[in-house]
Amino acid sequence: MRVTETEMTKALRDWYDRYARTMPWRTGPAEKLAGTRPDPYSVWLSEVMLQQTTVAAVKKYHDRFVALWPSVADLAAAEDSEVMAEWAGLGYYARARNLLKCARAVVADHGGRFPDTHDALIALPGIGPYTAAAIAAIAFDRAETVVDGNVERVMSRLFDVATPLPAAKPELTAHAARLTPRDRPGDHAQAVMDLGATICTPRNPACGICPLRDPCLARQRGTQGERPVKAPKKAKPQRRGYAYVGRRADGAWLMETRPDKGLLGGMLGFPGSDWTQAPEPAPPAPADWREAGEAVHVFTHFALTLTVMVAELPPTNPERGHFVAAEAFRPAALPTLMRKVHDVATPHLAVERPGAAG
DNA sequence: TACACGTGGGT
DNA sequence: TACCCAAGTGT
Repeated sequence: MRVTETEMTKALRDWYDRYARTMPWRTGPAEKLAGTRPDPYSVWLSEVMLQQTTVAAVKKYHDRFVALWPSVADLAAAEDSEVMAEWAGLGYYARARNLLKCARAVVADHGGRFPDTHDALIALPGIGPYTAAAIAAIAFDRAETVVDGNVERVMSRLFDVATPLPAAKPELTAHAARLTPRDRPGDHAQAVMDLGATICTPRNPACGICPLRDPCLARQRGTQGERPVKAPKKAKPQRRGYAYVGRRADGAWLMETRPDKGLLGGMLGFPGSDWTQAPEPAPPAPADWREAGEAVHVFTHFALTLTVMVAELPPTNPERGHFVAAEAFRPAALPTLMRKVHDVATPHLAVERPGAAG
């Protein structure tokens, strides 16, 4: 018995109606029944945060952003540094810079309302093919085909596609497009992604309880563990460098706002070397610098070990960076690498906390 | 097309 | 432990 595309789509939708995950940016059953669409601002925020990022990590950040900035106009009016500080720890900081650009473009060019078409959405900063389709489908219920890593995996198994990614992408997109219904395309998009996240997982997929187990070609052929096929990864180079953590007698920290381009762009950090060959660089201020330890961190494409130098600094202006008052300094506003540097340095710094007795 | 771009959790 | 991976985008 052949299972048609329409039947696959229906099986998936029925499954989603029973097992859809609850998310802060999704509407609940009662709102859905009343025909309420999700807030495009909330959907956009979640989709940008979800780019290469787990749902568990995103929930906290999404809710915090919505609480601080309830509308796209509020976000557009925010200080860059505040938004970057709130994004700290989530990674891929270009997303935060583009988030602000996008918010300001929505206010300046679209009257503060998100456009509801794929073409208008993809023209905005930080919105690519996936996110444009996702917002159009989820927020505006347009019949767009959403293709993320989940969809690629589900399609590669459902149709047993042996072509390696990323070359297989057009083929997988075509399969996904044929399954996209005119009715409730937003729910369909989220259904495929939920299926990929909870049933059709990368390892040990739960084929026994999958709504698509009958038509799934990989399941029939036993190849589900080999799908999708991916290009081999490259080895990670090891890099080294230095970071300088200096404090003034009043507790102020010597910090540097990193340039917008490049790694950790736009984020607050400690001055240091570039992370290439790493001869010990000139310190950012003259002082009695001493070694406190090492901070180890692994990025997507290289591993980094920073030698952490510490010193108490004179009140004179530094050659690099600027002082951040102790009261304004929050380790949580730093990218994770810099928070590790901070944690290595702190026990070695003999600066009294402002206001501390003695 | 290929690479730069973060981070934390799972196995 | 070491590797894999997550609702990708920009260049």
